[in-house]
Amino acid sequence: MKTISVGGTSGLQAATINNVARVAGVSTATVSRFLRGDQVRSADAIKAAIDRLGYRPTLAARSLRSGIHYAVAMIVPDIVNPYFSSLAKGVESVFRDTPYRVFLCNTDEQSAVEDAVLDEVMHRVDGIILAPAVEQEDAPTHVREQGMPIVLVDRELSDKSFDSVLVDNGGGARSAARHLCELGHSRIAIISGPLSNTPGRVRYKGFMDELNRRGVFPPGDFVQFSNFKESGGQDAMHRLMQLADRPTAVFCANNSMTIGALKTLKDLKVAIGREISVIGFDDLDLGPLLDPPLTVIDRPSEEQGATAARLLLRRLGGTMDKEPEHIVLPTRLIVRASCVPPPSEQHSTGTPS
Amino acid sequence: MKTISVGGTSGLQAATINNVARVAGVSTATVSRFLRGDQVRSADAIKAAIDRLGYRPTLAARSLRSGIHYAVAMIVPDIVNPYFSSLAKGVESVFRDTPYRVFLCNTDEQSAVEDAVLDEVMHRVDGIILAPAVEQEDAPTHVREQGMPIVLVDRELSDKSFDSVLVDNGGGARSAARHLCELGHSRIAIISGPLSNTPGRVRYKGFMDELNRRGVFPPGDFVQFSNFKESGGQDAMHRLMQLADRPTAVFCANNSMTIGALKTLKDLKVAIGREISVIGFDDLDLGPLLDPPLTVIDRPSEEQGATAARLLLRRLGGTMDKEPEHIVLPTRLIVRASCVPPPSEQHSTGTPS
DNA sequence: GTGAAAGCGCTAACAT
DNA sequence: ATGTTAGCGCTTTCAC
Repeated sequence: MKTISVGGTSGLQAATINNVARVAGVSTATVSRFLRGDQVRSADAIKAAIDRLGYRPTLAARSLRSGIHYAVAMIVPDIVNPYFSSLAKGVESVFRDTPYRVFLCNTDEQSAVEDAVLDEVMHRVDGIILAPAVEQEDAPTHVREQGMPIVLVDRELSDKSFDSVLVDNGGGARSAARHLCELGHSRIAIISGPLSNTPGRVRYKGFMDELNRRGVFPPGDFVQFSNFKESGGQDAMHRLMQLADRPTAVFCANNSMTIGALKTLKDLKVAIGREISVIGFDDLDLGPLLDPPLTVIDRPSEEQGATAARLLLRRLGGTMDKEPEHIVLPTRLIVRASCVPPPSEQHSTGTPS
Repeated sequence: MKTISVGGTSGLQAATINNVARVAGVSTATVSRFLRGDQVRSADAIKAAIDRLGYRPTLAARSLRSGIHYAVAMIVPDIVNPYFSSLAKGVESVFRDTPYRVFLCNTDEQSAVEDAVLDEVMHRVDGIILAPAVEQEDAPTHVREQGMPIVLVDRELSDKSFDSVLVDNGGGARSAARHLCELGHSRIAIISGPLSNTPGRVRYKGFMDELNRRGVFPPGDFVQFSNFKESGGQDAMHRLMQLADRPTAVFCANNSMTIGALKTLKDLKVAIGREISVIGFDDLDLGPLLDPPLTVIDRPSEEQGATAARLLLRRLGGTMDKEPEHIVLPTRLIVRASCVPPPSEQHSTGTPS
């Protein structure tokens, strides 16, 4: 009868199912059944024994037997980006009420790290929520072949067999374009993300489509492709401001680039609102505090995380054969004051108020 | 000879140490030794077998044998707060190069959640990095009694037997006070956090001490205690602005309250810089973009996380008996433009430039 | 409804 | 340097 010194009323036995069984005067099988929720005659005695020993099932033993880890991984490119930390919060909050715990994996936007993490974590989790750093198709497919449930977030892959939770990037970008046009702008520029990934591509396309639909066709100079990073936004805005004919309005396709763009504008002492209108994709927590407050397309990131978590939970519940779900959450235009009608000069193509 | 359908060149055996041993023509013990790094004659054969089977040790089995989980938990009050997400990034980056993975646990500032999480997670991790939501002493002590290594971050407890990584809150607050005094302010207010926790108490004390040392004694009205939250900062600043004799400078003791305070100022159309100087504790990522750019006390949050992770790693390496370390990282005054000399009227107590 | 016993994959004696 | 074996704590047949 092995004992262990646990801070209780007295020297207690080690908290194993065996000892619980012994104390309750039944077999381990019965305790196991009780734990699983089966009907058991000696339920009371078992309950008492569990309490007395402070018994908690040993996860490792369970895992070894069952192959279930009661853990999931959330893989994000940059946890410091408010979008991803909100996402993380949503994910975490859903799993808090389940036996699953969440590994946080930060890839620093490096797909090599992502691959390594994916490979490592595959062997110790039951499912993965993945916000891919780069959209290479191979890795996740490879992982899922092993039967690992994956929910894609933020970015999708051509392989539609994964569950995914996206936001309506196209709609958001279109409403940004619409807003600018309706204010009377026609010299409209975009600082776009890379076309190689979903948000970059879809936002670009949505924005341009809506512009074109309204008869606005930005010159090549007005279309700046960048990398979704602050420095990229900074550079792109620089290029825009060096143009002989500057745009009167700029759409920045994500939060980091928006920050960079705003920094450039500040450096160059270009007055937002008066000289140039700016609209960003993703709200900034200090957006309302900027001068002028920033008009943005907002997306429900925390809800997105929670939704992804629920989707994954469904798979973990054993529903591996169900059709993949592709959920798209709506975005929302938040009108503040950084977008105003263009300074009255040449412009007429749009729909002036 | 059980087989499993893994996407390889052919039907492969299950990736267990047993099969590796069989393929290599040795015993499992030898493989185990090889895995541990022991000198082994048949190293090459084993290596080959491992490759061929795509063998990876089953963590659950290892855990069951060894009691090691190769997991740690990072418990934070609010992952969306940039301070904590930076912290998380630092922690994660250190553990990435180790066999340990990091559970992210968000407590939403609720100590009940924290207790529950601590209790749950205790049974499945080897160590904990804890940024306590509230400084109740019981929980962690209780946990550590079980022999669980804990590293405290951001807040300390009276029980000094835990490792901890703090920043020099007192020094930071003092340098804020000094900065304000040196600019010539004497009507100085503080929006303080609760005195019930370390950062709240130490920042308050540091700030007031330095003020007093310089002959500045703010009236009671100028000392607003709040809750470290945005809404709290907002309310506190409201109270300050309702005063007949307003302060000419305000110190906000953390990032969230600073944001709230700035919102109030914006609502009330109080011109920062001209009418009132503001200095915050914690940098804001958009701080430089505000108008005027915000002067702040910055602290190295990512480094703090990394340091905590290294401390924990040391304990995990088996050094449970070593003396606890209490590391204090320096803060840094970042002078931007939100603090300027007071509007020229009554003031003389300070040390005008 | 219950118990006995096998075995998940691994490591650490213990022997050789 | 290597093999044999017991056993970590749990779940699950299989018999009763």
